[in-house]
Amino acid sequence: MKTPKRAHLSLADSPENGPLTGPVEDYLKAIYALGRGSVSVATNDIAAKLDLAPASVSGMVKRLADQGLLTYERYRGVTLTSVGRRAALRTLRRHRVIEAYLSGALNYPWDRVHDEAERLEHAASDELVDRMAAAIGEPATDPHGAPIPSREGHMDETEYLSLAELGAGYGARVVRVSDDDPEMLRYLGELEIMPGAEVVVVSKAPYDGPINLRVSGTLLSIGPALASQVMVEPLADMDAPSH
Amino acid sequence: MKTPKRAHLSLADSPENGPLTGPVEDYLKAIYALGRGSVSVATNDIAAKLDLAPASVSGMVKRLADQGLLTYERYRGVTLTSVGRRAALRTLRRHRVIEAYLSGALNYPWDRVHDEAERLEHAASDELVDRMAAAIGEPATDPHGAPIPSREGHMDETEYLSLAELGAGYGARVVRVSDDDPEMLRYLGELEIMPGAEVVVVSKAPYDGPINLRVSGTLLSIGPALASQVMVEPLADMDAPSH
DNA sequence: GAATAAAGTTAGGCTATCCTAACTTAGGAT
DNA sequence: ATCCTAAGTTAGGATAGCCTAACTTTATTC
Repeated sequence: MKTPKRAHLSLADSPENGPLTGPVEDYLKAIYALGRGSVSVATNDIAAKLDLAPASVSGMVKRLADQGLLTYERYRGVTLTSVGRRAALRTLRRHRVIEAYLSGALNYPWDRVHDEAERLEHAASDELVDRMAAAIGEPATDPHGAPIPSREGHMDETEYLSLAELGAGYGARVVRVSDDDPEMLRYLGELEIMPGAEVVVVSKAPYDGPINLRVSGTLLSIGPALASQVMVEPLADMDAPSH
Repeated sequence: MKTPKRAHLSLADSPENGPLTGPVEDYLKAIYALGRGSVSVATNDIAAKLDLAPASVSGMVKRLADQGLLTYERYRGVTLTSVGRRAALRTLRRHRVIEAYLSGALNYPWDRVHDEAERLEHAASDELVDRMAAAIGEPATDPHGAPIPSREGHMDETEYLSLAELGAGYGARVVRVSDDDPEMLRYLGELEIMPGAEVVVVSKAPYDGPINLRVSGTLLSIGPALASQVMVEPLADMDAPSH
């Protein structure tokens, strides 16, 4: 009589205690984003991320702890349990699949998929999300380059360098850009700085000055604040400093 | 200085007072469905339709009246205002476009589109709904044959005969079936009784007995309860009684 | 036209989520 | 070690929806 072990447990069967509400999913998603899943997260940071009063967060995390979604120690922050992490990844998967679908199947511009997905992620069934993913060929990332968790709850957590950290003279491929500022996305789009693009850092002005880039043949210059929102993968030397 | 009159006012610009909540949209939709838009509707009927306690409805309709979405006279029922009607039609459009899209673009079986749409209709933006409609060629009806309100708020309100009312010997084309019972839809699907199908009433047993039909060559028999859920358009005599 | 059943309402409560204002704790600087 | 600030908490309150139980109105029936 061995304890039955599930071979594959899908993200879909997380909610033992009924489905989670929209706000709860938002909290878990925010906590996951802030703590990369296992680090302890400050309640004030959650409040800032969700644009709520800190007091509201104190109240909510208590309830989430009671539901077993996270552990909470007063004045010490919050950590997701494995149940909470699964729920967060499930929401993340929905969000990113929806973004990818809107972009890939319905021609949504990449600066508008985020807000739409933000609402749909709480309403779409697992079946719908799976059908969407299948319809666009099970993409590995969303339109901003963020990895889509698998149905089983795995997600590539590779950390990348930001464009701001890349040394002058180095070439890199853009893998991901931050997705929550439509204005910025539109600007990056104009500059053709998007996942897959190759960039070369031509030079960097000191004291947080502008960074000069070459993107698909064009020279342009961006500030370090923007550059830090662009994650890149350095290219094997092909364009490394020449002396 | 003439008062500016909007030539086309789209369903999209109804919510003057911010977007409506999910429950509010559900109430308006239910009231519209029960009152065909202008007739007075009993609060208990709303309660039954939404599966709520009658007392809850009394409370809610008061708030909806305050918001100008309907008029309410105690003990006398409720009537949508034009603002309320527009909001209801907007939700109806969303619901039916989503159903049509799920069926047409994502291969959803017709017995499962309703529940999914029921949740998505509150979360989808107008832009999304319009893109979905465009993607499947601006269909006039949802998968169950229900007419889709136009972006401007017009909807075909033709009333049809039900299959139960059709006399023996008459032929008809199915235009629409009731959409909220998945079980029933699956059964109707098996029988190939779906919008577009041609049926002939071969005979009807008296005292609410079974109705014998010919559908695409096959003979079958259904009860009057089921037949009353199938709306048809009689065909020009081609199969009328022969004597 | 009075009795009653059916329909509908009010009263009082509950939960989830949010807020502001006032208080407490933790942790670094003196 | 003490003090202060930033971080975080509790207290108290609001709103939207929902419920049950008890009451009132309308409409029907004799």
